[in-house]
Amino acid sequence: MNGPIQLTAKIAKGRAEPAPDIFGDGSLGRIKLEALHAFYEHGYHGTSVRTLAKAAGISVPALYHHFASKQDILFALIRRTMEDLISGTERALETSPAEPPAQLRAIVRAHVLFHTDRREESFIGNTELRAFDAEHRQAVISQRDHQQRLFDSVVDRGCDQDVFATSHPKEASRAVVTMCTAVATWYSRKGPFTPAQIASIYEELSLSTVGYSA
Amino acid sequence: MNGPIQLTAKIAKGRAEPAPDIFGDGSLGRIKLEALHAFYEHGYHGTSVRTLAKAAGISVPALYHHFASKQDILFALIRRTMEDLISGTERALETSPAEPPAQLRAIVRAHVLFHTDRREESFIGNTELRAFDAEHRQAVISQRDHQQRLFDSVVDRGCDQDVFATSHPKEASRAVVTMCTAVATWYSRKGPFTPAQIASIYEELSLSTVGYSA
Amino acid sequence: MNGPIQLTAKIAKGRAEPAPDIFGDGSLGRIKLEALHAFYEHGYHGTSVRTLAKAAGISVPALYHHFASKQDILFALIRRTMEDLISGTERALETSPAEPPAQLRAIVRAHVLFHTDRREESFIGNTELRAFDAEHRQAVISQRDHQQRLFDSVVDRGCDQDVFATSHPKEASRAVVTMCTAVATWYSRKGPFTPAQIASIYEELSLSTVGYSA
Amino acid sequence: MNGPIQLTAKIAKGRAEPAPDIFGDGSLGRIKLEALHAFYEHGYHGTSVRTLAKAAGISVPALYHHFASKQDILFALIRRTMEDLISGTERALETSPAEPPAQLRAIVRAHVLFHTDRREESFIGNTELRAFDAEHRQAVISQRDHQQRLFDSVVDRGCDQDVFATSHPKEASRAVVTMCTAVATWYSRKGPFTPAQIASIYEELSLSTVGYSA
DNA sequence: TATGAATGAGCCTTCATTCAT
DNA sequence: TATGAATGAAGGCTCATTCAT
Repeated sequence: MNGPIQLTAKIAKGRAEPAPDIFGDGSLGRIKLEALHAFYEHGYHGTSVRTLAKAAGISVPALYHHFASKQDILFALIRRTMEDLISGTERALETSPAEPPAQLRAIVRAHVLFHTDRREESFIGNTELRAFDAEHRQAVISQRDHQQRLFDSVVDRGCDQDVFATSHPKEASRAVVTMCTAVATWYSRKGPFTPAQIASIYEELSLSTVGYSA
Repeated sequence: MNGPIQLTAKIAKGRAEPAPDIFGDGSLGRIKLEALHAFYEHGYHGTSVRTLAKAAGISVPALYHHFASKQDILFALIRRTMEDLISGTERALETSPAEPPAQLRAIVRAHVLFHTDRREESFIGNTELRAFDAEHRQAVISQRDHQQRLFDSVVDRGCDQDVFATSHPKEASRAVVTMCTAVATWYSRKGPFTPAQIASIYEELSLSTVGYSA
Repeated sequence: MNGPIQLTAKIAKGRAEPAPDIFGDGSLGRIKLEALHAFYEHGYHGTSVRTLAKAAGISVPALYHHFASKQDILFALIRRTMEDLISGTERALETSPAEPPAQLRAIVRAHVLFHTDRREESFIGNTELRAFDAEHRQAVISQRDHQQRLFDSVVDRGCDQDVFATSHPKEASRAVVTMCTAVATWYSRKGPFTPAQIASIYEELSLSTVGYSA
Repeated sequence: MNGPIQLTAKIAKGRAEPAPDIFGDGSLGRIKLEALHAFYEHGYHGTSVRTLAKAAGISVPALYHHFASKQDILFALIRRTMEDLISGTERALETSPAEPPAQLRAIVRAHVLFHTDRREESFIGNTELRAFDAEHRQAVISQRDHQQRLFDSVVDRGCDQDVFATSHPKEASRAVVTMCTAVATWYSRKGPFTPAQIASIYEELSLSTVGYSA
């Protein structure tokens, strides 16, 4: 439904984003990594391109060699975040038992762990959408909707099968996603819970929210 | 515990904000109202003082006559929002039956209605905290914590009385607050639900989340 | 020769400067006094009218009630300073023996004591002339020339009478005035010399400079 | 004692001032040259960065590419002026006979010629110190003290050798420096004396001031 | 008389972006 | 490939001054 988003070219006026992934682990490149921290800390408009370049240890023109614009960096960052979130959720669905409660547990767990693991990205993805022009904003919203639908279909199936008792499946599903997403706003590595513990708690809370009685 | 926050003077260097409330309903003055829209639309750093002044129909120096700084406007806005949220929640507690389920329904309802009614303020309050210096940020966080504690105490009492079954009262309480707060991010006047309907739905969802079985 | 300078009206567009001398001792009014300190500390352009008003304990419009403009304050200040300097020098001439050495001692003493006593005014008078328009600048320069001529005539008479041996009376006279004026730039109440001691030293130095041998 | 002053880096945050010296004579670059004229004419606070940039024929950001701040321009200007004054004075000492009268003549001559040649710089150096923060002000004052000590030591030696008769060597030395410095405030290319003539006159005046009888 | 409120112009500085080298 | 240098536009804020009350 939401095929690969390919808007970069629109902004980039021809130059792709070839910044090699300098980490072996498949994570963000240096520029995006520093942009992530800076955007999280000071916001998109509160971060200057100079600051970004300095943080990444390169010159400003060098930065523009990798990204066509400041907005392009943000977009690459958020798009990738959403891609990872979605693919993680889909993988959770594929690798868990087919019963709705198990499936809900799986995607809640994935969702929560993603938001403790990558809380900065999550925060940016939810607050800096307005920095985009209409087209890019829509692209991200589509990804977000896609993620929501993954939850919706699980809750819907649970209701169809009468294992979830809520009378408002759509709203319950949204409530579940938002409460899990909000974990990113308060989670701290300092505790009192580990990500795994939080994930377990939210599995229970989510099942309660959709009206599942063990 | 959280006495009236009085930081304005700190920033304002003596000048209060005496702009007469031009609305009969006791709501925001013109400057804060326009600032609200602009901050919501483009973010704090994405909004210039010139833009703000123009939107409010005054000159830039006139704006500085009422507020000591751009940050001061944001602070006045958010502080007031939090004050209203808290006082609304407290009023809900006072005017509802003492049983935890009724109390939870009441504050969820108040919380949700506040966030449909004042979604822009809510959004700003959750995303622009980083624009503050440490002192002002802390002041807002204190208010937010206060609001959270109002929920916590209801949920705690419900658990003590064994009407709420959740094994994680603190987390359930937070989940309830965040799911209700998130309403501000998706609610639309265009439907499909009215604020009152949404409030009713969230009463149910919240009771489910804390493990209450009718 | 230099009659009373009456330029105020030019700037003042009709309003005179009626600020009553609130000190019994004939010194500066509050506004000019604070302006003196501020101009000395931060310069004319480095001092704002707001700052001035606040320092004087009045509102900005009240300040404009007493002075037609910021420049007017500076002018009133400097004009008066020069008037006092000149009248003090003239009084010194009148009350001292007619012989050139005694007369030179007298005016050097008066000049030095003035510049230790009123060092701030002196400094401003020598550095903020450029803040004036041509007319006011010329008015002050005329006063300064007048003061210089008082010295010139004493030195000239001393040379005519062969008690001063310098072959460059004009330059010697100027050197005397400037070295005495410069006292204002380094004199400190903390010592090591009292104003009276400095005056005595400069009497000797001045006599040396014009080639007087006891 | 006064090692090379190296404060620029403090202000400049890393950017040196590499603007090539566009004059063959090793003098000021374009920006500092125009700043010199403007500061002399209207004062530091009376000169805007825009004015400076326009006078130098560049854009405002280009100006900030060479100097970290407006204050930095002033500092670079004054520091260099003092360096040249000091080195000129030291060269005069080295290339003149060792006898105090000859040495005093040499440094007075150098000092006077410097102040006729570079009267604008001299004036600024004496009037705009208050535009600096404490650190930079102290740096300039140290240079000024150094220059004063060069004169002091000559006068002191003259007194020790009984060729200078003044009973106040320190004050005489200061008087000499200030009268020579003041030349910058009245010297005019239009005459009546050439710089060389003035220098000769001040050699005589200075020797008189310290009590030297040919 | 005195002042709260206002303003056009301007302040110093930084923005995102480009280009010659 | 990489960067020193540049720029038009804009940033937040303050200026000297005025006026209605």
